Amino acid sequence: MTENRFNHLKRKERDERRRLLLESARDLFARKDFLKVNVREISKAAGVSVGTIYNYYADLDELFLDIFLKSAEEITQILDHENREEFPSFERLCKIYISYLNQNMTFYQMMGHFMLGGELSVEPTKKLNHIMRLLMDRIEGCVRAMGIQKDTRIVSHALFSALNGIMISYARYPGRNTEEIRRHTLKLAGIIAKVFEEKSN
Amino acid sequence: MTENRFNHLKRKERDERRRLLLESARDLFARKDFLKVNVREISKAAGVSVGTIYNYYADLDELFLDIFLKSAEEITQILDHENREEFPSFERLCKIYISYLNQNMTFYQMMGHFMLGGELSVEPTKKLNHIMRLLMDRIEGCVRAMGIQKDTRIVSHALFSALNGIMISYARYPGRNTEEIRRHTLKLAGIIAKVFEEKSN
Amino acid sequence: MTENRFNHLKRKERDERRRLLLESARDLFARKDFLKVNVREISKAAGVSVGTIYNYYADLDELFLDIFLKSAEEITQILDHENREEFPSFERLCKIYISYLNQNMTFYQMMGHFMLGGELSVEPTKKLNHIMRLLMDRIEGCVRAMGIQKDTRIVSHALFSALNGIMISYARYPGRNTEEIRRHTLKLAGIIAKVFEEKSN
Amino acid sequence: MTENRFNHLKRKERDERRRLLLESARDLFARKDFLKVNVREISKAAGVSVGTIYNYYADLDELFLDIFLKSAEEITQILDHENREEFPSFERLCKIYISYLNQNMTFYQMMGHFMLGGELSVEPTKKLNHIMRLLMDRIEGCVRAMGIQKDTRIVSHALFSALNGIMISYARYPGRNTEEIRRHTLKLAGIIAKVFEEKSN
DNA sequence: TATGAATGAGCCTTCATTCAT
DNA sequence: AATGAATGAAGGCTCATTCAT
Repeated sequence: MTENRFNHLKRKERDERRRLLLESARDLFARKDFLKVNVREISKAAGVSVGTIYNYYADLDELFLDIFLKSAEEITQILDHENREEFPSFERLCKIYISYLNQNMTFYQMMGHFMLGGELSVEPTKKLNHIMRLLMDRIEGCVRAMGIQKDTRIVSHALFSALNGIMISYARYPGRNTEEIRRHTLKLAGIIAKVFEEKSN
Repeated sequence: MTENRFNHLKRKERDERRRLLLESARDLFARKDFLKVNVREISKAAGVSVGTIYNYYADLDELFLDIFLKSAEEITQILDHENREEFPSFERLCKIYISYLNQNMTFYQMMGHFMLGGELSVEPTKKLNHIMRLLMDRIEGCVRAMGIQKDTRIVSHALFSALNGIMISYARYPGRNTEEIRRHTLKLAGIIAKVFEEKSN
Repeated sequence: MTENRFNHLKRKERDERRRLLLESARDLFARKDFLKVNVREISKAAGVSVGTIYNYYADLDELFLDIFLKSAEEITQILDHENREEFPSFERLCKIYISYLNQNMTFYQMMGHFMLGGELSVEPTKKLNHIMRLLMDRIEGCVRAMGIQKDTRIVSHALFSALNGIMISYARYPGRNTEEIRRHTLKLAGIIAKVFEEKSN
Repeated sequence: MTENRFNHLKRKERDERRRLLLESARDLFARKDFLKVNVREISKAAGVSVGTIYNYYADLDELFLDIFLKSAEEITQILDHENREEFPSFERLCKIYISYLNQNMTFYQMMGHFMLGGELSVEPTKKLNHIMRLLMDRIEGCVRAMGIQKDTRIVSHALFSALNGIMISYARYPGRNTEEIRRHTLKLAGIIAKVFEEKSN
């Protein structure tokens, strides 16, 4: 019993330290392309030693995944907040999502990393699937709220895909600055929203 | 005159050798994630020495870009062939594109590489923009043929984005095999096609 | 306070390890032309891994420079020791310097490396200038002690140059063995000493 | 007989082509540090193919040596020209030599290359020794003309060494520009001249 | 003789991960 | 649990030299 409590406390502490680590890394990645960052920089940003990172994460990919999951969770929460009274329109949903992505390069960069090259093992895959399902639930909520009744899950996938595609296709369009990219991607988000809306009528 | 012809021949030979190199690399990348391949493997696959690679490409990124451009060109040609008599429907366009991507992971992997992390210099950027414009022209052709009259260019961007997004979001969905992925991505392509079609009515 | 002391200790340890690395490299260079040695050999000679070298030096040139500086310092100390009671005669100064150079090929080899081809950045250049000034101070001391009163600094430069020139001109005279070279260079040192002495009268 | 003449002609032609090669390389090295130049650049500068270089020189070091010898010969000729009526003073000799070196970095750079690291084989060594002896003869001429009667050969060596040393010690003094270096090295040359002159009185 | 594409050993450097303290 | 020095495989790239044409 005592030991359980003790363990419980220890786990809480551990989770808290892990969270701190995660947040420092996120801050760092907001300033610097995560693929060009190395462990030493991460540890320095977190104010801990390199070894400590490995006390909390088996390897860097696990940390990356955690950051990705954190972002997915964050978006989910943002959508939940929007949903409080009624589901947002596609227009609003798309703009919220694309705005978030414009401010969090890391999210779609990591999506790229895991989807295009990463090889997750079983446990991480489960976590990933779980969180993605939660996010998809919110999107599906909107889809339903928009009056679509058939194939709502797969339509949600399509909508989600389309939005991600905007970023991968135009987030770094050579020759455009951050503001121009924001505007262009939001415009595209608007179009995606509109075509999905028209379907629902 | 003579010299011109001679140079012309030499350049043709060189282009031909470059093409052979390119094709070997493409074949290799069809079997193995291009980010996990190193120069030595590429040279072995091409049956040349490491140094030879650098006789044709300044660095690996230049080779990668060339492969990407080649694929973009190939898709453009496929669409041109389709267009011969009349422009394909969205349905057909989307399925052709997604089918191609399913058979050429490298294309969207490299799109990810260049869009999410790459830093192209001026000349490569120009080549990239040029070829993408050609591809976009074909898509815009379909968009117009479908009866959309306003904002055809940006709608084309949106359609293109949406399709790319399908791959980045689901091409490696953990736990699914190649065939399942093909089916799922084609399904999503179908939905994208439909929502864009409905817009055009 | 505690942390200061701790840091102090750690820095001392680090300095000590750096010194060990330096000494192994010097030993190696005594046996083998430093330009024909590669990192792996250096690391092997030091009994550490390649990576460790880069924990202490940003690149090989930094290590080379450190070795050069170390030698300059050593000569300075030898001269200081000589100066204890009175400044050595030119004869003695020249012979000491040339003897040292005969036993430390690396010193003038590196002088050649940095002076004829190297491109030092700001910080290294400062360190180099500082140590050379210290060495020159000793030479100038002798120059003054020999009764020369005017232009002592530039005369010191001339003397220093002349001695270095002996080595670059005859240290590897083809067809002569180590002993013959030692004797010849010392003889030349004697002449340089004599002509500078005569000036001082 | 005929063949002899033919061979003779061919040899002359060959020598002429070799000379052309040599001159292009010298021009190139006047603009760019010879240690940072590669064969391709040399061949391009000469307007021939890489392979052609190897038709005239067994390896690059042979070419380098030839350039060095050429410079030594040139200096010898300059001194001969000066000597036409009477031997130049030390002052003049030293300034001529240092001026030449200031305008021909390559000469002392290559001296450094061969003396500090190079490993010449027998034949090249002979050529090197021969040309250096010719140069030394001129210097010795001056030494004698200045009234020195004993040890004239070794005094010449010492003088020669001292001058070379000026360049290796100060030719690239960090933070000084070309003109400052020219002035400083000439000043040092003046001092060397003076101390040797005083000896001769 | 001239060519220049091909060669491939060899180089320096990086960096995720480990492990003794 | 925290540390951070040590590790060493791995990687991209260079370039003098060769040799088939």
